Amino acid sequence: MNTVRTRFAPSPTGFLHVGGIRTALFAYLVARQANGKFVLRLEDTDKNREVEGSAEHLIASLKALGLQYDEGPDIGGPYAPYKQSDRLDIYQKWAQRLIDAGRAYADPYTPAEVQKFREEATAAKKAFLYRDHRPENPPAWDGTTPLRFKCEPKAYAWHDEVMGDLSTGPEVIDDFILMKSDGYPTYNFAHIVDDAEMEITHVIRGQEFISSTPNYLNLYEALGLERPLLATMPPIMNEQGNKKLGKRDGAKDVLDYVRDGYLPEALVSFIATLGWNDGTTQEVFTPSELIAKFSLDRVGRSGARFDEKRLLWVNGHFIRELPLDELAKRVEFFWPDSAKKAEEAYRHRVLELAQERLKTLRDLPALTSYFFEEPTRNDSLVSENKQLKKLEETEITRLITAAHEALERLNEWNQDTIQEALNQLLETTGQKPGTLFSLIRIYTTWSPFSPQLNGTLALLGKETTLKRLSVAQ
RNA sequence: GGCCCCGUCGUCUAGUGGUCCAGGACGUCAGGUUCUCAUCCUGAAGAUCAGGGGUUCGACUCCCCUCGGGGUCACCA
Repeated sequence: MNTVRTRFAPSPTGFLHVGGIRTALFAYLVARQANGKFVLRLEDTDKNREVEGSAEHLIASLKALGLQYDEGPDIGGPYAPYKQSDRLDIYQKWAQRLIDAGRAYADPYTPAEVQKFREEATAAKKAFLYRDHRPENPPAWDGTTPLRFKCEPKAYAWHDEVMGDLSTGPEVIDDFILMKSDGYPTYNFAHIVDDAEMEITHVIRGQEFISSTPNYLNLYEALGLERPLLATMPPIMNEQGNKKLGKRDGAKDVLDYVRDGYLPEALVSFIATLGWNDGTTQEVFTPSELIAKFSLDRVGRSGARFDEKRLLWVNGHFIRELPLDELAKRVEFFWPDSAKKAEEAYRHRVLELAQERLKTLRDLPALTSYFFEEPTRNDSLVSENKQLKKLEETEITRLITAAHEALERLNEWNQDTIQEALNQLLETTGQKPGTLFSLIRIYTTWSPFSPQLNGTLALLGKETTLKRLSVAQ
C-alpha cells in the first residue's frame, strides 16, 4: 500500500477564509490519520491575480490552526519545488509529450475569434465547446499562442469519495487550454502534472471542480496516468444560505478569527463539523479526536451555512475545557494594558474567575478591567437596576456604610469570611440579597456584571474593597 | 440555456425499508443554582422529512417528474 499523500494547493490571490481552510483541514486529517504526508503547493500560475504577501499569509493561517504540512514551498521536500512558477520546465516537458503524441495543438484563433464562437453558442442556448471549432491543420506550437488539449470525448462514470458515483456524457469534454500564451500552464494542466509528479494519492478540493473532472479524467488517460482518489467537498454557504461563502460576502480571514480571540482548536472543530460528524451525538472534537475519527465517506454532500453563533458556543466550550495554565498562555495578548503591571499570580486568579464567562479571549478586558484599575463610577448602573432604582439615596449610603464597617472588621480576608460577613449583613440590614449584594457589587466594580461577589471581593483585596466602598458618601 | 451536484426543526446535523406521529446540538423562550453576567441543570416551542406520483404489506430511506438552491460552461484557480 502506497503512502497516503494529500495536498492543499491554493493560489496566492488573497487571504485564506473559512471555506478554503476546510479543504485544507480535511486533506490534513486524511494524511495524518493514515500516517501519510500533507503537502502545501502554491498554484501561482496567474501572475495577474497574484496578491503580494498572500503566500506568507496562507502559510501563517495554516500554522495558526495547527495544520502543519510536511512538504511545502518554505520548507522544501523530496518533490521540490512546491511553487508552480518554479516548475515551468516540468510543464513544458509534459506538454511536449502531448504534442508528440498528437494530443495537443496550437490554438490558431485570436481571443476575439474565440469570443465570437462563445457568443454564438450562447445565442443558440448551447454550452460553448471549443472542439466544435477545432482547426484541421493547426500551426506548430511556438509558445506564443495557447496550447490546447486534443480531447477524446466520451461519457464518464467515476467514484468520488464524498459525492459517491458521478457520471457525465461526452458533451462536457472539451479542448481546454494546457499552456497559456504567457508561458504559464493553466490550473487544469499544472495540477494534474504536479499531483502525478508529487505522487499525490487523494485530491481533495471544492465542488467548483466537479464539472471539469471529466476533462481531467480524459487528460489522465492521454498522459497514461493513473488517477488519484477524488474527493469533492460541498460548498460552505454564506449566512443567508443563498451563495457560496466568498470573500465578498463576509467570509472572514481565518487569522482575523484568531485575532478576535477564537481558539484554533475551536475553529478546527467547528469547521470540521460543518458537513462532517462521526455518527454519534458528539458535537465537538479535539484535533486528535478528529485525526482518529475523521473519514471522507461521512462528509455530507449538501452545502452548509456558516453559523457564527454556533462557532461562538464551540469557542466558549473549548475555553472552559482548557486547564488554567494553558488558558493563561493563550490570553497573554488579550489582557487590558492595566493588567500588564499586575503580578502574574494575581492575573492567574482573575483569569480563573473569568474563565467560565469568556466566549472569546477578546472578552477578557471588558470582564476584568476593574481588577486592575479604578473603575469609572457610573450611576446609571444603580438607577437602571430593577432592585436598586427604588432605593432612597440615604438608604444606599446607609447600606454601603454598613458594608464598609462589616468588612472592615474582618481579620481574615477570604471568600468564606467575606461570605459570612455578607450573610450577617443581610440580617442586620434586613435587606434581600438581590438588593444588598447588587449594590455592593456595583460600588466595588462599576461594571454591569462580575463574578460571584465574595470571590470578587476576596480577589480585589481588603484595601481596595474598602476604598471603593468609602466613595459612597 | 446545456451539463453536474444538492434539498430532514431558524441553523449544523442523526437517520441507508419497519425500532421515527423523526433523535442530538446551536439559537430562542421559561424555570432552578442565597445578587448581576456567564457557566451548569431542567423543561418548552420548533421539521406535514421541498412537492407530486409510483414500487412495496410498509417509505425520510428505492424509482420517476416538478419545484427550489448551488456549481460549471475563462489564456481564474
